[in-house]
Amino acid sequence: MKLELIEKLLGKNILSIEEQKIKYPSRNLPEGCKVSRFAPSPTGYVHLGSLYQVLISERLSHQSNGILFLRIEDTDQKREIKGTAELIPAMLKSFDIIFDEGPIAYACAKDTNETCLEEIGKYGPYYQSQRADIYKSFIKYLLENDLAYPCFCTPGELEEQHSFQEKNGLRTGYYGEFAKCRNLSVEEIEKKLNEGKSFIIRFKSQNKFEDKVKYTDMIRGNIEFPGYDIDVPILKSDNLPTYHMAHIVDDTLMGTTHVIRGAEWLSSVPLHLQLFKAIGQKPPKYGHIATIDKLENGNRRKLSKRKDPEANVEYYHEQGYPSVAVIEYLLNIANSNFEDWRRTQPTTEWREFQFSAKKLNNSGALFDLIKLDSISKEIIAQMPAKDLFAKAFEWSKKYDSELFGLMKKEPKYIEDILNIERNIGKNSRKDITKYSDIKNEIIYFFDEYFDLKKANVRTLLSTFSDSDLTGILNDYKNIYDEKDTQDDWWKKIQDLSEKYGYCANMKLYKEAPEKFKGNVSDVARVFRILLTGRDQTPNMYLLMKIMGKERIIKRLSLLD
RNA sequence: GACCCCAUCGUCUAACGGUUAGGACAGCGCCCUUUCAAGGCGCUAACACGGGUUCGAAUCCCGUUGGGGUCGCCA
Repeated sequence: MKLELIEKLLGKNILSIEEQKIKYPSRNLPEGCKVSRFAPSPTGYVHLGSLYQVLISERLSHQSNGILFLRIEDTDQKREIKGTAELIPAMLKSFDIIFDEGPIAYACAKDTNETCLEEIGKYGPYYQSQRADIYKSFIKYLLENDLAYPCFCTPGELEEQHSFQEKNGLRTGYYGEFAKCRNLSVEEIEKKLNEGKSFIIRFKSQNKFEDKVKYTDMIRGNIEFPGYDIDVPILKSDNLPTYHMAHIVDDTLMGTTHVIRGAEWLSSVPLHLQLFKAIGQKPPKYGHIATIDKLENGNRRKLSKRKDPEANVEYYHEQGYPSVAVIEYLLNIANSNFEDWRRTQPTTEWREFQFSAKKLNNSGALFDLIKLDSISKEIIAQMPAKDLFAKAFEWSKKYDSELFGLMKKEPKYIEDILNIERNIGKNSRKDITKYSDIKNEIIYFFDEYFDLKKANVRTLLSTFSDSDLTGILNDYKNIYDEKDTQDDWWKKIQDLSEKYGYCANMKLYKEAPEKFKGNVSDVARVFRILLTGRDQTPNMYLLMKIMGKERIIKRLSLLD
């Protein structure tokens, strides 16, 4: 096609591909460095599947000392939800996914929380809507080389053709005899243009359906498709490119070597390969990952933005999961040997794990909240109390004002509580799955929330006679000593038990329970109930040390 | 409908022609234990089906079934 006509279609002063390539020179990274990207369209929140995808890209690129960049695919202005693109980098940062390039909110200073929407990187703009001229360079090239053409078919006509094809059992799409504008003469094109008709640009496919397209996926291996003979739109009537065009142009100029994307793109591979060939560029390697599914009525389906709150990654923040728990869960789905590694390396950072694209499974995983819980519990159990406190503090600031108030008022007290049976290796307590569980674990330590009723206590401890109960309590108030070791402390409770006819030795008791009023466990329970209002608590000795004698005496005096 | 992908315990998966089909989560049981939470030990539980190929198949091939995806001026 002649330049004059091309300019009528695309406008004047369009740079050539060569000129664009001078502006965006190749990266010249050392051998083996992978360049990957996350390229979401700004249509709302970040999906768990997106996090999974970007995590894999992140590992592949950074593990190879390569580059991970963010690109916003905002070529569909109808679907775009304004303002959501800007949320993406911060949300991913909250999961410790750090981009090297792109419109990155924390660009100014990686280690602060300051936001700054400036772009970093020499391959921008990183918003596709700002790259219209760049795409035109490539479309111009295609038009020049008879690999693209304007199409004046109206949406109505296309719809009609589509239903005709369906009715007659034909493949749907703009191909072969159905590609009506494919062979328009220059005169016809000019005539329609002069009439002011709206048009799009279509790629002129060089394939035949009978052809075989072979390609090797990073994850799925060899795949063979029939030839892709449909003349797809590459430039829409709003002058923005379609995904397909934008993809091949951007990933060419931005030097992407590895594309990780959802399996829904698998069937577009023949098209993309063809487009790369048409512009004379080498395609990147593709890895098509499976979706994260959910079971509904016995069938699998993708985690859905609408129906499933857990599809939104923000959900995990709200619930109080450590973000690293979510990452490790996803890592586990991606490379199931991760958990074996984790067992041998309980405290090493997840990035140290040797990630492998080959181990990615190509069937979809069912999302398993229970497994996430288990991972999360393990991670929280490994945190020093100080760190747990700090994380929970940040969490509560945003999601639980009551807890936040307490943490602010008595940080040391709460940290001590959190430290009960912590840092004792694999035997550490594992009763906190997420930060939101903490309130329940600490609340009874605070007098303002501790509201035990006399009558309730009597009911809970109904096996004790009133005189025994008051006797035990009064005695204990006199003998409790904060300086006691755990053994001393236990000995006192045993002695007290004996004094009131409760067996101090469990074995002995089990042999002949009828000889006693009860056992030491019953007596310990008296203190547990009075001091905590609960039947189940962590280690009472440690708990009491933290409560302090004054508070203990006060609580033990409830029945006075 | 056409094309493509997928198929091992309830779940995530290991196995790369020869294993009593392994692990983790969940479940169950026992032990430990002043209550929990843990921890220790153990148990239940899977190769979708049918044909081949082979001395030998979860593994390779073909088919069936089931599930998923794609077939837009959406990405």
